[in-house]
Amino acid sequence: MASFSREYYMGDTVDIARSLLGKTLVRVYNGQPLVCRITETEAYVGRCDKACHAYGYHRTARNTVMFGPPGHAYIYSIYGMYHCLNLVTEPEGEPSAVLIRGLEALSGEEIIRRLRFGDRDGGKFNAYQKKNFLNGPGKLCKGLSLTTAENGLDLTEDALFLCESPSDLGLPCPSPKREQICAGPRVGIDYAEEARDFPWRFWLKTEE
DNA sequence: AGAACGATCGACT
DNA sequence: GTCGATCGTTCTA
Repeated sequence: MASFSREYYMGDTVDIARSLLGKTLVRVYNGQPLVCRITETEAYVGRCDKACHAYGYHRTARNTVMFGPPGHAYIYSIYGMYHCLNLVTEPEGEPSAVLIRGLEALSGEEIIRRLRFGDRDGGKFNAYQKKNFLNGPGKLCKGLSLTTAENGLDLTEDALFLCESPSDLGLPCPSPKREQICAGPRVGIDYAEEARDFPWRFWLKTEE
C-alpha cells in the first residue's frame, strides 16, 4: 500500500512535522480524491509543550483523539467558524500531533476551489483567491471539507491518508522546485510562555 | 449556568 | 498594519 503506515506516525513529533513537508495528503470527498502537497506544519507535544491542547496530559472531550493510537486525524473547531487538521503522532499515551498549516492542490483542484470559495463567479479563480487558497489551517480544512465530523479518522484507511508522492497514486509527479526547509516559532500561541519560542513551525521556502 | 477565550480569517484603514 | 465575526470548548462556581 502506498499510504503511510501506523509506524510512520509513531515517531518523534518534531521530526515528523519537518519530514512531512513536500509529502502528499489525500482526502477522498464523495468518492473524489483531492490530492495536495504539504507546505507548512507545526508540532505540538503534550508532554512538555504549553501550547498543546494536551499539555501535561490534560485530557478533555475535545482532545481525546490525541490520547489514542497514532495515525488518526485530530480535527477541532476554532473561533466559532473554522477547523484545524492535525495528525496524531507518538506512541499511544503520549498525546501529540502535527498541525497542517499549508497545502498546494495537485489534483481535484476544481472541487477544492468550489468547497473553498463556493460557486459564485462560476468558479472563477482570481489572483487574490489564488494567493489565499490553502495557505492556512482553517482555509485548507474548508477546501477539503474537513470538520469535526471527520475527527478521529484513521489515516491508514481510505478516506484521508498521506503518501510519499503523487506518483504513488498513479498521478504525474510535479517537477521539483528549488526549495529549502525553514523553521521558526509557531503562530498564535503567545500565551504559551517558554513554549512560545520553540522553533516547531516548518515550511517550504520557494526560491523563484 | 455563565463567563472567557481561542493552534483563524477576511475586511478594512 | 488593525479589528470584528462568531460559537464550541473549557473553566469556574
